[in-house]
Amino acid sequence: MLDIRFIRENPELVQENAKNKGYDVSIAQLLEIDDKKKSLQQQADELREKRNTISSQLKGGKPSDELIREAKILKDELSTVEPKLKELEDQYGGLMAQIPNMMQSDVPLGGEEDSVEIKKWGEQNNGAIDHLDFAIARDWADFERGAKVASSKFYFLKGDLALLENAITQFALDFVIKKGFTYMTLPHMVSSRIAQGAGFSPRSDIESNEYFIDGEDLALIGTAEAPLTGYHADEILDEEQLPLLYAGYSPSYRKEAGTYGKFNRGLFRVHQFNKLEMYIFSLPEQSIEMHEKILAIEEEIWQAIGIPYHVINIAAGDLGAPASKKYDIEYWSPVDSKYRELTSTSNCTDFQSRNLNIRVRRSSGAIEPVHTLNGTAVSLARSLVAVIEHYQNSDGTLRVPEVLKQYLGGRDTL
RNA sequence: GGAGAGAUGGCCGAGUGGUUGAAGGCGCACGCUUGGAAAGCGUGUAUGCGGGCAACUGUAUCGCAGGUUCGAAUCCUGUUCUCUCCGCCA
Repeated sequence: MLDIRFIRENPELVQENAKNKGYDVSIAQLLEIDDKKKSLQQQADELREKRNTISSQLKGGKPSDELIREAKILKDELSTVEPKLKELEDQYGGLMAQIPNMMQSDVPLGGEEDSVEIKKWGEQNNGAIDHLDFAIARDWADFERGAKVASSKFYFLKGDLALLENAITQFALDFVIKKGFTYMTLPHMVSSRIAQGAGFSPRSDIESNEYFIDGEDLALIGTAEAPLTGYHADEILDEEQLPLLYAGYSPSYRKEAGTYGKFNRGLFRVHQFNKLEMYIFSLPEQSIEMHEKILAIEEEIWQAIGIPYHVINIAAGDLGAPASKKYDIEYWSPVDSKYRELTSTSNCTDFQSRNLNIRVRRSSGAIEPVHTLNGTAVSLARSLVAVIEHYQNSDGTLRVPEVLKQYLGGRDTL
């Protein structure tokens, strides 16, 4: 959530920002509730003050019927004010939760098609066999049996393709560890508080992309970002500790309702895929630099593997609530002759940390929310699509990217 | 899953109805001391919200939610989590 003081001081900015992100919220309504809440709070505080005064008079001395009578009247008055206050606080909280994070000034306005290419690497070659056809021909992927044991968009990877997945994972893991990230495994489910604090939609949202556990306050994670955000919830970190660099590896579970069709075939969009995620808790003044750092690492990984890509600065309408700015790396698909999403990195500034109460104690003694950032190191199913499209031979074999050979026992062809 | 114990400030840890926002310790900050440091001594040191230029001030907060009471960290109920023992088990 945003800082209410910031909203009070900049209502037009916040309204404009929400509109540009495509969120239908009324800041005027929020401020109206906020005003009512404040004045009711004032009333309650005054009643409590009187009560506390009487109470301290009663404390030492003998019981006084007069004072107790007064106190009882105050108690009655409070019992009418407090429920109203509670109701306003709930409304206030509900509205606050709907207001998206502020964007950085260099985020392009508009929707998906308005994202701006800021960098390009490698050749835009054309012509290749579809990754699914290629994999099935080698008996490397089995979606039919995936559907049999689970449902559609679940799959088995077999043999060398499964080994290739491991190789890519291990390569990326070694890479980010060298960059100073601490590897961690993590819970594959999170409580609703953590999920929503990280910015994921609640169970009540039928559009939600998440799987919820029946009868439990738990959701399967759609990304390691969720548990990693929650890792330091309700903690006050020391300034010297920051930035904290974590790399979390986990499956990601996503409903992806209604996403079928040619461009979502095979491994490109599935209900479950493994992912190595970078996550940073930083000082506020570091976060822009950290965001560039994550992007640079993502680029280095894909350059090392040898997959052509471009980087786009995601437009406002596609940012989502928590992000202040987002870069996607899209690889060039020689099958579809277009760029397709491969990784994503967001600077969530203090949006998630306010939700989950993650703060830093500055050397000055001041306490303030930290900034949080996330970014994909490798997203496995999609990485396999990119590698198959770019390293296939016409005889149905697959060349192994140079940097992955050491993770495949030195083999250069699969 | 069953039984028991617990949850207090950045950390540890007192506190069973009334100046307790909370003893004491640690840590941290500043000062004194010192050639310098350590030790020692002194002072200070929670957060949210509101008011105030500020000094400061009102209120809330002792896992969470209710309840009893003029008044709750303290009593009652529910709940979550942690620990110990038992059961089950990769």
